[in-house]
Amino acid sequence: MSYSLTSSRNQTFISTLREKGLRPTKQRACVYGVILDKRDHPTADDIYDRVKRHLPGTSFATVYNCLETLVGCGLVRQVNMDRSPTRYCPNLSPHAHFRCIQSGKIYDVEIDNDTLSRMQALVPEGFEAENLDLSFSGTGTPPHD
Amino acid sequence: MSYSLTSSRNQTFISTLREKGLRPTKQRACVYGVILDKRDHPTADDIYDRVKRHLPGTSFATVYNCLETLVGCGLVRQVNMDRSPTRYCPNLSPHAHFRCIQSGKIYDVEIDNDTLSRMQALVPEGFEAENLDLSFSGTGTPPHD
DNA sequence: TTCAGGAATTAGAATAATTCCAATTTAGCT
DNA sequence: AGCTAAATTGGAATTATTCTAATTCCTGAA
Repeated sequence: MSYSLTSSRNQTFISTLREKGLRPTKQRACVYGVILDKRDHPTADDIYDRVKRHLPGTSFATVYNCLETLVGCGLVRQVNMDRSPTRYCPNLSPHAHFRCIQSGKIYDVEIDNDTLSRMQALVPEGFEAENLDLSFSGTGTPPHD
Repeated sequence: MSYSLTSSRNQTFISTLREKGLRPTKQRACVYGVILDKRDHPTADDIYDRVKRHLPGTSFATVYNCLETLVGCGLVRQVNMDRSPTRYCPNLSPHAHFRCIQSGKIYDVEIDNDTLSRMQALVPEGFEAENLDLSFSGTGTPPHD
């Protein structure tokens, strides 16, 4: 019983891949789906476990391949904090990450446009930034936890 | 012929370690020294090579141990960008990093106090950030290169 | 100054995340 | 249906880093 994306997700998924001349395979759809379903910054390992429940034959290599493809298309974002395993995030708006040292959990932190443009302005003359990453680590839990 | 720190560096080095009840060994001094001598964001590997020239018997484990100690004391900073090997930086002032995708070089980018406090203000209620990391990647070379 | 005991270092094995590889399967076109 | 390039697969390989157990080195007390 293979994974199905909701039709709106499926539209985005298919058209984004097609634009780049890539094939919307069931493995890619599934990887994309499990990240969107549970917006919890999973690792490749977590994603592998979830994907296996839908497509048992899936290999680790495929999960990594799919993730690379999805990141390349801009459908998901990569989150690297220190040396810990890469995590994946479906929130595409400009945001920072906060990692709780105690629980290991990662939270999205909104960045307002003003602060964002100030940060971008730090980049010196002659450099062109394609990417900006802001992350915090410390302690704390949100009220709704 | 073991490595010698200049006397001002040596003072900082010895007193910082002593404050934490740690021993200022020749390996630690050497690791600290080679990072300060060539402020180029070396990896543990680079540092290992340089340290070996002064103290040929040094092992990899020692380099890692020393780096951990120095980072723990606040004498050097760790720089992690994406999944690439950890780099070490003797610049202790608040600053961001820019990595050139083409050359792989890392440059320090100053952060003014105003922008710094704005970034800190992003951290939501209930969270306490101990660390802030800002990094950019893209293309460009500074004029003096 | 010597000696005990903890701290630091060492070589090499182990681990963890990720990437590579060569063989097979699949999707999309004709 | 059949062709071809793209995607997937399992397993081996790689890379950075950490662990381990044995040895060596400081440092402070006697």
